[in-house]
Amino acid sequence: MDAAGQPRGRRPAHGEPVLDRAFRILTAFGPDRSLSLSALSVRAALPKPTALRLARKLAELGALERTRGGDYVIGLRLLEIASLAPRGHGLRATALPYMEDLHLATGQHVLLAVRDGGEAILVERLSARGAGRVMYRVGGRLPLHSTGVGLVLLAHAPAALQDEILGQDLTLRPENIVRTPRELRAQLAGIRRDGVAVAARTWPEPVTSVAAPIRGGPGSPVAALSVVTRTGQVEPAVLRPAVVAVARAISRALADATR
Amino acid sequence: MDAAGQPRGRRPAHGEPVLDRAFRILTAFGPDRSLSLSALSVRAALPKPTALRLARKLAELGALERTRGGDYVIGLRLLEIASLAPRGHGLRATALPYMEDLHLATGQHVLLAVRDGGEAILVERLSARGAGRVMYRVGGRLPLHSTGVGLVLLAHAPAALQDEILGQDLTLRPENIVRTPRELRAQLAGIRRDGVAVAARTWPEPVTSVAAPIRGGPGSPVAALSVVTRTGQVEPAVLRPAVVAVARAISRALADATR
DNA sequence: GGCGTGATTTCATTGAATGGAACGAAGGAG
DNA sequence: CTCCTTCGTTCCATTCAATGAAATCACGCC
Repeated sequence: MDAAGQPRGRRPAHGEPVLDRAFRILTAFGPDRSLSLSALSVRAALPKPTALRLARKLAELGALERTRGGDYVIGLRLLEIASLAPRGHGLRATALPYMEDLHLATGQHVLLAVRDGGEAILVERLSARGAGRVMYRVGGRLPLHSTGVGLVLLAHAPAALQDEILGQDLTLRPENIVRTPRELRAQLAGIRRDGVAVAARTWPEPVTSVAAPIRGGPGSPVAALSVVTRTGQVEPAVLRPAVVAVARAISRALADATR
Repeated sequence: MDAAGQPRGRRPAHGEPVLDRAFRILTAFGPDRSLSLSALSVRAALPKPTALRLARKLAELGALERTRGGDYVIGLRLLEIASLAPRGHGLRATALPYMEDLHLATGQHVLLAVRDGGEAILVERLSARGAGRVMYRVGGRLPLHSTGVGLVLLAHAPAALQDEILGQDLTLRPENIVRTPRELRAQLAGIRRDGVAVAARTWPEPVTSVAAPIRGGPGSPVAALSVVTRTGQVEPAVLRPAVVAVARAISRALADATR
């Protein structure tokens, strides 16, 4: 009965490396942490059979897991691998005890971030109840030009990157506070001089952050530490010595660990 | 000059999916967190050009990064993706504040682990100074049959898995304490009855761990929480109510978060 | 039953992936 | 200085792993 038999597969390989596609699947996850196959294929811009094949393989490798309902979520194996990132959990392992000290002493949020290109990545966050809502989650990205840790990292970043950031839109969203590159440059100079950055936001809640650089040795900082508090709750001048002292303690511990 | 011209590439595709190879590169990292290309090609069992091509692509995607010296390390992008794992950082985000309470109240190590197949993965660890050395690191794997959290997870695991584990070598390394499947089964029954597991080790230091299950709703536990202390420092009976209470608080918070 | 949605399977087609060989650079020994 | 080894990199002919349109299966839902 197989009359003519139109060939099934008409269009073969599309011309894009497999790894790129696989990573598009992994990065398709965002605020919604579980995705159906259809959602995956849409968000990763892949044909459904391709998405299915890749998702299955990733699940087989442990990079993805399937929920009870058949949806896909990021798997534990990725956590296992990612925990070996020197600039991530490596740094975190050294810094965490000191961050806890700071957290306990101030009763406020404590943040640890590193720079990745033109953004910062939040490596660790200790949250305090009743100290305002933090906008960012661990593993998430923060802008360099509007957060305490971001400003510290930007202040010590290569000149080329600073120029690039300064050339972009510096408007503070969503408050719509416009700042000129000149103003920001002056602020960065102040941060380098003082060794501390103070940044305030009014949305979604009025919070103020005091941040200081962490150095892994001579040279530019490897990370930034900050305390975030509801504006008015604690005077920045009070937090400043604590943040600076703990940042230096972590720096010293890092230098010892590397040695 | 091009006399005969032996063809260059003689052996083409080997027959193994690219993703498997790429993952072998990622999982090649272990205690040594930075690897040279040659080391990578050896540890991932890949020809050098293949290892180079894959490593470069992974670096381009941010899964790997290159150090000053040209070596490869796990990149931050993986941390970013892994932080979306519901059973990893998702669970962690809810549990961390309660873990801190427990840490503060007891002054001991606090561990949070989930089961992954026949092993446990350490999702979070709060360390105390002077409370003995913890053998395991965040993201690392723990055996189910010899640790506090492992025993809790094993006690509530599917019967098939229990049988499998019980059929394996139950010798406690490196102490070389032999336990019969019968003994272990009795211990697991006790853990289910009491809602708590107490496990002691003598190496590398004499430590005792008290662990309790965390439930995300009705059904078997999603994680296990434990306090690890130097044996003799704190009586397990004292830790028990604290661990159980905090584990239940986390369970409730998880149920609320999922709702 | 008919219809829509989503997951899965099939399979002819082909370009992405492959790895032996060759090369350049760096370091060490003689 | 030369020889030798080690490591990273480039080259490129070969081919199989990857591909995706179409068909099929599995559920709900009206």
